[in-house]
Amino acid sequence: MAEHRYDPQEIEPRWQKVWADERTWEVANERSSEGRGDSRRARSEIPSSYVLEMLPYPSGEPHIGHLKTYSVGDAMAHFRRRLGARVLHPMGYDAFGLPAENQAIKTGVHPRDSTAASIASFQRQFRSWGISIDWSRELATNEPSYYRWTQWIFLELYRAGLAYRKEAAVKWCPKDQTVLANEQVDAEGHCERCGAVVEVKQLVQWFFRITDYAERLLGDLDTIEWPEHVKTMQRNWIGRSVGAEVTFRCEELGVDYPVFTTRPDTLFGATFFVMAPEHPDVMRLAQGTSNEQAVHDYVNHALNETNEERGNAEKPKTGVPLGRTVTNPVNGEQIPMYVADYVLMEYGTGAIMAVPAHDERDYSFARAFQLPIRRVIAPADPDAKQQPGADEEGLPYTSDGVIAGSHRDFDGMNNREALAAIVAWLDREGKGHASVNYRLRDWLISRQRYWGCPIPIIYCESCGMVPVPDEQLPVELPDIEDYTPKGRSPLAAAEDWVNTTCPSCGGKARRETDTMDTFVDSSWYFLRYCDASNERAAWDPAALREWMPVDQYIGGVEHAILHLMYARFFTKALADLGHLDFQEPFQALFTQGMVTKDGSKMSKSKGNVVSPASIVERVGADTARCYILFVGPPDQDADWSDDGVDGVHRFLGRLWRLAAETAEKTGPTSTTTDQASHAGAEGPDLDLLRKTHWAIDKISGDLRRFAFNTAIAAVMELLNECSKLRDQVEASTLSFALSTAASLLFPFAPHVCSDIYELLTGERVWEQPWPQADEALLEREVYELVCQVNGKVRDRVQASADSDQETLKDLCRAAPNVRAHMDGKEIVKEIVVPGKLVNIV
RNA sequence: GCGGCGGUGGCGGAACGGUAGACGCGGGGGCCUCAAAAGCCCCUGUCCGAAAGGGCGUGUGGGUUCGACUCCCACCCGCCGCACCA
Repeated sequence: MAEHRYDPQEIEPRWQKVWADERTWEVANERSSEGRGDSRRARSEIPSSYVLEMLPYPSGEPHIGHLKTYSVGDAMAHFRRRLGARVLHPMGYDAFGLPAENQAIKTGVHPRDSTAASIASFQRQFRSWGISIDWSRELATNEPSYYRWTQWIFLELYRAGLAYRKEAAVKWCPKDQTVLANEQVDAEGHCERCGAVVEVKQLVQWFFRITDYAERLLGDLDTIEWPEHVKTMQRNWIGRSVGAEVTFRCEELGVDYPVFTTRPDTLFGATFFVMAPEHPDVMRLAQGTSNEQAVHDYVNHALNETNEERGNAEKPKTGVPLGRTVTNPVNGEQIPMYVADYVLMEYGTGAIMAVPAHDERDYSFARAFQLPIRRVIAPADPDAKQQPGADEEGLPYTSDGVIAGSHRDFDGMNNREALAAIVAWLDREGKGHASVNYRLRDWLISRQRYWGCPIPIIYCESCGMVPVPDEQLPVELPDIEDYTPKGRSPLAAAEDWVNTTCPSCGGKARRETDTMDTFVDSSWYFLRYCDASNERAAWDPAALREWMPVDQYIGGVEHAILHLMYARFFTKALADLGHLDFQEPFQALFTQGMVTKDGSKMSKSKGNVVSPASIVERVGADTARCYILFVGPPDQDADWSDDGVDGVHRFLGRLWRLAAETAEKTGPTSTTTDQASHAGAEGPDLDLLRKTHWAIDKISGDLRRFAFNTAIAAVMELLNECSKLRDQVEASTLSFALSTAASLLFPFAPHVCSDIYELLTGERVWEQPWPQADEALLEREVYELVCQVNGKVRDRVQASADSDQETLKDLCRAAPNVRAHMDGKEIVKEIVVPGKLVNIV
């Protein structure tokens, strides 16, 4: 017998060439066009399916996390194809962004060139991994043919009032010299990209009005199949609070100050009023009072604090009286006004009513400043145990209870009922109304950087702000020499580019020099894939109808808030503008876990980086892909182990060798004849057939629930059975079992499985429908009956599948070890689970 | 503090309320070989026992059930998100 050696270095490029030459994974948009597969079925009857992994950010070489994402996505894409769907599975690059630009500043290589080099590396590796990509739809967000439409979308939002410019206190990274979105600043006030401490600056910036969509972004989470923890993160981020807006009037200045509160039921307990240091009226209020200087100093101090210092809830409360009072609308009381940094300008109205008896923060402020504390809610159960941290009077008391000492209309009511009654009263009196508040802020998209999509706006001396007309798009990014940030966009130095004429009056004008946040680019790329080469429009609505929404989206949890929220916002906004007819971009989401090494994140500084290229070179892409899916559930973190990789490599080698040896005996045997030829099988042949159909059934179910690890384990079991019975079964039975194993493993190890399938059957596995389990072979006529006494397994006996319950009971009672444990005791009850067990009590 | 997820052998991990530990790694033993590599075969939760067999075992404590890793209640620990959000 010839020597058979599994050689992925020979097998993998050979099949990659077939797929590239034949453009196997391309799908046309027109359903009527000719294609592969079952020609007897009309194209229009074939369901379409859109499987998409988050597009990579091309920086350097792909890392192991990319290998995992695309291994997961490719398995899903292949499985859906084999189930008969036309699958759209495209690829692109999120090619604008800070890292390429920072690299350029360091090395002098133009971001365009370093990005292109990285893209080439990604392309090479994706091919070497054998990922089934429709390359005809490839895109990169830095190409003018793409960002022309990013600019068009910006202008659509602008025209709809969803993109606007305003001066704002913004987060500024002094190192990257750019403004950041709230989402790009971590809890301690560090820049997400470079770690520098972020500063606050007043600048005129572009925003997208995502807050208009807060309610829908929240509500529509119920319509999509996403992991619960991702939905939770989005809910937290949107941060919806229900309450009321109540107006407090400062009589001395004649100004109304609305506040947002979730506890209007405690209004009668308000004993003072606090404004955020950033509140625009703070200085005006203090003006002319004896506190003017103190307020001025305090505000300056507060504004210079870092978020870290200011955000610390443990810190003692500080503040300064404003020397003014406001009127509590429910009882006409004059209460003193303060400025204090525990009140945030970004949330609510930047001012609060303080109810120290029923709010922990107000309580500690009142204690520090000797302010009155007035209880207005009594515990419903006076014996209830006190809240931790409460004083001898049980304050602050933040739970529910009974209204007391408020007003005769409300006293004695449950506070939740009183809440509604008080809001209704405020509304009637014109002093307030029910209100909902969100934590979500508008999306700041301006970046004072070079390597991004230019904002298509022109500032004219006489016409003001003028959008660039659609026919002049794209506003191309000019070539510049120096991209070093200097506090303004590097584009501002490109005088020829900046100076232009007004599209409206033809007069002198200047271009907007900020670029857009890269998250804008990636908020609509999934739409562009549907019609990637359309030069006349961002997409043809018919193309979107065919594919959108994405049926299965795959990516890391790190994008749970930013990218996924922005893409949802774009989809809703574009739908409102009549460009889309669906509300959610990603019907189902799968978030894959991280790949770690020795339990910690891979990083260059730790020197524990496993490069996909070196693994592929050593053991082949099939092994690498199978291992990464076999090591554990793909939605969980997985630790990389070279020993584990070798184990999977041995498995693929055994599978391939046994197949090659078997093919030598049988020659290629078409699968279509198999079912019939195995009809009368018995003995070991029947056992192997049964195991094969068990594997089909098991793996089909596993793939539906993304349990790739157990699916691969089942193929291993099938191979073990093949090895065990290889000399006892007909060669044709073995051939059938092995070709089925290859067919089932194909979504994970496409090259070696194509090879095996061809050796054994002469056919192409990806053109075959997914195998169907034969129900008759899943049932055994004889099985091992588990015999329990008092719920403990005591014996096992052979039972036939058609035995009735009485027979099974008799069998169990007769089992030797059961008799030993019965020991003449009385039988109280017997439970029979046919096909499984008998339990004697 | 609020919310989400998780806790099973030496390790990664399997288990529609029905044989806990599939599959793989690691470990032990054997075959093949002059030897090695590769490959193949057997054993491998733990304790008692020569064996048959038995005791104990899924973070802790209760509960439901003939039967609980699985369901319910209370708690402990770990990871993730949010958090002076009024």
